[in-house]
Amino acid sequence: MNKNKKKTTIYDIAALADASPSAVSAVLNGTWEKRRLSRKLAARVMRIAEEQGYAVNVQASLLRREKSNIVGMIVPKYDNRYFGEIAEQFEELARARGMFPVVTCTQRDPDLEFEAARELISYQAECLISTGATDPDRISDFCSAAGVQSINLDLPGTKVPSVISDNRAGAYDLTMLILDRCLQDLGWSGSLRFVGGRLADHNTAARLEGFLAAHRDRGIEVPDHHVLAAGYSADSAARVLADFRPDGPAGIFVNSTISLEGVVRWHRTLGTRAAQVRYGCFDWDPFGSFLPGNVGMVEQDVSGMLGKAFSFIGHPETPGTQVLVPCRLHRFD
Amino acid sequence: MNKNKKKTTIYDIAALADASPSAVSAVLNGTWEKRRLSRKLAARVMRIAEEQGYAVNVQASLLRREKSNIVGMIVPKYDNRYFGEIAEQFEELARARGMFPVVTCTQRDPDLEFEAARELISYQAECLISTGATDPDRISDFCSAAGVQSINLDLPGTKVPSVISDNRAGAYDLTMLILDRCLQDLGWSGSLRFVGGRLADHNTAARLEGFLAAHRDRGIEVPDHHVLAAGYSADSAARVLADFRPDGPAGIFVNSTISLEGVVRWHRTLGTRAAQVRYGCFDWDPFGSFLPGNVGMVEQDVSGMLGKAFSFIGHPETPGTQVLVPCRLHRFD
DNA sequence: AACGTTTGCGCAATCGATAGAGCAACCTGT
DNA sequence: ACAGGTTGCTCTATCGATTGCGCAAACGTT
Repeated sequence: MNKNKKKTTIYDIAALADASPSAVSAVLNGTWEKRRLSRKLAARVMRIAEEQGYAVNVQASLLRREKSNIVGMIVPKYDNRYFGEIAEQFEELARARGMFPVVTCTQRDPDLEFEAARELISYQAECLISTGATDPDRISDFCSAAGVQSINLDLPGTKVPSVISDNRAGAYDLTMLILDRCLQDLGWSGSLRFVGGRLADHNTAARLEGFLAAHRDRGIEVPDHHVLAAGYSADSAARVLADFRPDGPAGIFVNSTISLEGVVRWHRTLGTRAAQVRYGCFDWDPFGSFLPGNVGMVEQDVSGMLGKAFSFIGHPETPGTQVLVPCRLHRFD
Repeated sequence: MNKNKKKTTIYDIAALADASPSAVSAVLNGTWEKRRLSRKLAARVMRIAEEQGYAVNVQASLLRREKSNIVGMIVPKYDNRYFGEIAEQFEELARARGMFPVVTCTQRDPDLEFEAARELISYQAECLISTGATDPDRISDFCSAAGVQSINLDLPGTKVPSVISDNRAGAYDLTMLILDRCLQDLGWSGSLRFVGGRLADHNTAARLEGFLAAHRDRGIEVPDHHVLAAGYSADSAARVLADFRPDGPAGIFVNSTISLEGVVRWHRTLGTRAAQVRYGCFDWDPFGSFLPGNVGMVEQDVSGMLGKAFSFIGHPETPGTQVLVPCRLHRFD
């Protein structure tokens, strides 16, 4: 209770319990029955450990052991529901499997991503899940050099298994929904605008594919200037729309909740013209359904993706495997 | 590059570099100049380490060292901006100070909180920041028994320093804003309703105090049935409002963004009567400003709080210290 | 040439927990 | 009473990195 400087070790407890350190170790890690220690000794040791506020030194324990049970995850940001949910569920799933989850946030900075991966490996993580990494292959290379399994989530790599949303299908469905609602609510049919993201990103590219395919299937041509993927930030979304003042019906496909902020900001500046605009967003936020003009959002299946990812742990798959997890479309109004 | 099973250790590198393990260790942890190793040896070792994809074994390193530089944090959830920002900034600040941040999410479960604290201590965390812990004192007790510093964030405890928002002042200001807007927009003055949270919680209690004080200063009496703190969830907020169908002006103080969801849901069911309702929310969300009827939100000063918390690290303060950090009021429209 | 100093590096103990191997004491059956 | 088995525990090497100490070679000085 009253140790002030050093922490209690099994040696301290051994002295107090009049037993050997190895006995204490066996009691405290639960192998004492296997090692045929008496229930009496075990009880005594456990009582003393409790009294002394003992906590095992994982450093020492892991050094000796073979398995660490640590699973690492890197996420870019905690600033939206999607990554927040990923982190939270990751921890839950890991614990449920008796593993120790360590999540670290890398601010979308490629170097920080790499450093974080190295740190997690230094901590003997047995598996590393890279979420939304800007350069997943660099991380997988390092992991495989260190003999650590790695898995990509949300963004695909080429070297290790990747679990990602079916962005194309989700975008296709969302585009169809917006087109439908434009027709239904506004009696109008025409090419939507695609706002937000970067075309170089895999996810944006896949979503644009779905967007274009839906238009094609409806026999609508998409003019080049309707693809406005100049970045993810709210500001850049607001900027690309700034001089678009529709004098008739219009529809917008928004590529992320961050961009959605910018779109809604723009939308509010339209005054009465706003009623002639319909939009939908790829990504989900609980406040989305309250935004006027928003006809639907695509929610990525976080549990589904993580479940898949966890199923890979300990079962190395063929390098390039790509698992697509379907999204869920929320329709509003 | 091609180790398949075991990880490279300083012994492997020592063999390859024709040097001793201690030399390799010194080179790789940067103390080689202090130990007067030649630049040539250092370069050779570093090259080989690079080639082999070496990553230090933190377990072994920390076991031998005195300081771990690990700072732990427990947060209840990642499901809103507030905790997400806390986690993110915590990591940033820790890294900026050369520490290794480990954040873990405890689902508002008191037992999980305690287990997580024990785990972090097992990992030799030098300091533990408990955010929004349901039972902070239990954690501080365990930490002090283990000789680990602990600090409370967001919710105060009695045993260790606590850094919390000035909930009372923030709520006072927000209440004043809503009252003002009711008068200004609706020409109405009267008692607002307080929706969401639990009165037993410190934060809710402090906010209710501010809420009541503002009414008192305006000479408005608050009837008991206007305090509707039946929980944080969106559903419970919607439920307590379900049979409130205002036939005149009304104002609502919402106690969290989670409750806000319920309030907005209710608000939309009002149809044309909705125009007669004004509300404001303690807590911030970027979509808040787009919600019709929302006159303002209180943003807690995450950087300020974390800055304070970090300033305590390594400088044990008088046990009960409570630091109040002012909030920022966002006004909409 | 003899001696002190600097340079460059290795030896070996150590951190705390774990696990294989081993050793007394006790029990059981004959 | 003694072989063979069981019970209950301890001894000791080990995991990988760190660090105080020490030692030999090279260098400088007079």
